[in-house]
Amino acid sequence: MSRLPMAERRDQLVHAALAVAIREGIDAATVRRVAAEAGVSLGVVHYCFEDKDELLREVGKVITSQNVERVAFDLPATPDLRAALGAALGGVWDAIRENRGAQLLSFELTTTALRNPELRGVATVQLEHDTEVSEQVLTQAAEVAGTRWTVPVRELARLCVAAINGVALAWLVDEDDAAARAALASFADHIAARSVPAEVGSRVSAG
Amino acid sequence: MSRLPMAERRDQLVHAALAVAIREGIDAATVRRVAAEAGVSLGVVHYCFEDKDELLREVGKVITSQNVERVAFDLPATPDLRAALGAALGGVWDAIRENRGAQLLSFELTTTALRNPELRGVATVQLEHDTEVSEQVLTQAAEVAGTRWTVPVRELARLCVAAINGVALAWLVDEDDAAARAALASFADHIAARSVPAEVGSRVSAG
DNA sequence: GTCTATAGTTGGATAGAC
DNA sequence: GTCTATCCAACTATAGAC
Repeated sequence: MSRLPMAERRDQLVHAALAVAIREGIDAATVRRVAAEAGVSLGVVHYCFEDKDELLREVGKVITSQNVERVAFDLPATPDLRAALGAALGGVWDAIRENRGAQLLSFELTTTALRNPELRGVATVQLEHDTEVSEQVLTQAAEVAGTRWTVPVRELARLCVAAINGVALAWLVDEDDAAARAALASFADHIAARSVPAEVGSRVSAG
Repeated sequence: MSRLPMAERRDQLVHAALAVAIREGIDAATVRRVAAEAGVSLGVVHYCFEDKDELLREVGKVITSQNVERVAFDLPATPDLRAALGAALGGVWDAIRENRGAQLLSFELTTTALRNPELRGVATVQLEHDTEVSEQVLTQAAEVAGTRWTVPVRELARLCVAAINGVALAWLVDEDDAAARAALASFADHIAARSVPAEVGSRVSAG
């Protein structure tokens, strides 16, 4: 249609690819279907992207950043650490629940990336990003609650990511929302138990 | 080649499909590649299976039953529940570690099944099977340790499955074995904490 | 920058000889 | 039961007109 600058055209195509992939799976996101979704011809996609893998790499970036944005840092400023974690995980869960296709696509992208060297980075970046965000949330929650973690925050962040992914995968299969929430709440307890009240004074004041 | 009865031929083809899929991913397991792997011609596969989906359904069954067999119930007969769970998870983890391709294929099968109504059952059965086995192991461990679970075993089994899947997915991406083991050990603590000594007397003997 | 047309592969499925 | 030959659909990618 209209003549757009390359950057905008790429953005449009990436979002078209994302829409198709969320709706019908990553295998359905062919160059042809993406072109059709965006309302452009096949040649345009090949003009804007080196090849299909480059397009998928961009889709991976968008999915990853959306995962991060969804957490939205609406962490309640409560001194009750368990409540704060529960609320944070609840927020994450609501986002997953309302974006089933995106969550499934996220897993599809990971497995695809693990088989395709050209896409390997997509899986790595996604995991790293998720872990990083979890770490920030955990750190922030501890600060607000006046506690400190008894094991490295990084390890706890990994636990959170694994728990969320594991619960999400099961939920995609059995659609048991109540069980998913219960599982996340249980994991939240586990994480919260790895904290103790922070020493509010200086390090040498204990006695 | 030789003229095999249908059942054996099917078995041979399913295992050929499994080999290809483990090695190169589910998308590589085309009817043609499977036929080549088994050393038969294209027509034979179509003669033995209704269509590709039926072949993949059989692959799903085999993968699922292998997951179960791998646990092997080598649960140590120790009264230390935490140690028993740690050993069980350790065993599961060794199996996953030594079968990276199979673990990845397991996830690929799940996502594929979630997009394809013809394969939907593969995902359901796999999750159900895993949960069932976890439940049996947890029950058995509690018996040996002389404890009882304070929450429904079914819920704990779901936690185990989610934890294992989440940890396995992360490991497939970052290959950090030590972190994976640490995460599983942490989750084992969490599960073990959901137990209390069983009342050895009758139900009415409590004071 | 966008389009049509087409080359070149690959895949699922079937027909029919043996 | 097994094979070869073939059909047809869909895909990635490119060439070249506009």
